[in-house]
Amino acid sequence: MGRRSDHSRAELEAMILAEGHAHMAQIGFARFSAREVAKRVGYAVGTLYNIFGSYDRLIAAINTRTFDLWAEHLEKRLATGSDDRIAALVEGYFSFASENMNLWTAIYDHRLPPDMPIPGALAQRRGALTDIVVREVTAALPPGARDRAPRLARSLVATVHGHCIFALTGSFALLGEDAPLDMAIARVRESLHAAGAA
Amino acid sequence: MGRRSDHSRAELEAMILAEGHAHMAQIGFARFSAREVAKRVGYAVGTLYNIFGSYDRLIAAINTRTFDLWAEHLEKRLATGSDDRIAALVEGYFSFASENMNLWTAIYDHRLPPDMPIPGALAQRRGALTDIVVREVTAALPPGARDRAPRLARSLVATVHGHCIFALTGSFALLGEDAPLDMAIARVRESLHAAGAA
DNA sequence: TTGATATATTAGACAGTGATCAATTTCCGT
DNA sequence: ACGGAAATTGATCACTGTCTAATATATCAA
Repeated sequence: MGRRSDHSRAELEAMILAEGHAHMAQIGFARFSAREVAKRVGYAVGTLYNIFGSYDRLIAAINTRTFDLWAEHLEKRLATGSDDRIAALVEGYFSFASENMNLWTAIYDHRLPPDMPIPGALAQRRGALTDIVVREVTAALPPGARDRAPRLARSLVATVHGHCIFALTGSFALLGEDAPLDMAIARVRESLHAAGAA
Repeated sequence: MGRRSDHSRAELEAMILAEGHAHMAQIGFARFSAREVAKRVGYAVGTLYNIFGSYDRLIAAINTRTFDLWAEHLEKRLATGSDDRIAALVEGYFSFASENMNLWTAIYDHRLPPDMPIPGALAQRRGALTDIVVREVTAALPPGARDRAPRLARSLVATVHGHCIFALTGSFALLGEDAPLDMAIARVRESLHAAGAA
């Protein structure tokens, strides 16, 4: 076979990404299969490799798409007009993760080989999520403390992440914790308060 | 072949666990191979299955051993007589993880199938780590607040965990954070202070 | 229109994986 | 000494990611 031109390169990339994302949502990172995605798209595996270069880059692309959806999810929650934007943020973090468990955990299950850094374009899209948090944390702090917002925001993302992953993978349940979200919000409040927030 | 009695069942289990643990440390969760472990031990794969029952249970056993070492590591750090036991604890969490990256990440990379809960004996050994933290948090709180220690301790473990995993997998580096340990300690201090600690 | 070149696409092969099973060998109690 | 039970094995199955050689198609020059 040769160039079929049933689909342009861009179309193919979009199809593979869409099917790959759906497959990841269905089956999860551990059982994800590039061959299965190829089958669903109707092309041979080699075509995936031709377009994405490697398994790792395909997964990285899929996960970056998940970041996009996640950021979108957060903005929607914030837009509902809650008076407590920080709580809405933490709740949005948790709800996206639990509503899209396979997709969300895949983000952290996947590790690129140490010699292969994530492509800049993907890294930038992923950064959008942190940007949202930085923006909200900045707004929550008093004017004099706002220069500390970026570092604090990143740290609070880590705090919430820890609670979220323990909640989803059962660590908390095993330890008898039944309200991980409340705990996460409490920790975030304490740190914001220590930084001068009301 | 049949019963070789080169080794007793207990000896075999110990050998497989030792080699499995070493292999995990070397190669990491993603490339771990039960067959490779079998080869190193000098038995067929079936023997591993005979003893551990499934791949998942072998991994669970290996990871539980890592928990044992981790708890031991924490106690050692605490025993050095630092005046700031909380900082020593967080530092011990981080240093074990970074000195045993493959082993440590394997703990969180592995997920048992939802229908198969972790065996009680293993869960108990894993709990020892949390017990240490609960003990130290209790000691750090004023007498009147000590009943809140267990929940707070679990939550602080999650906080530190989030920082640790972001540090090790490069999320923090990507966002420009260069002192994740300091951040983690700061967050923990804030929460302890909010709970009434000095 | 033809022919040559470059590219896309594929099937197939390779070296692995976890899982399972029947066959075999050894052990243990009688 | 013997029979039943348990352990160990090699073989097999259905997969996986990765790579390569062959081939079919498109593109462009003459």
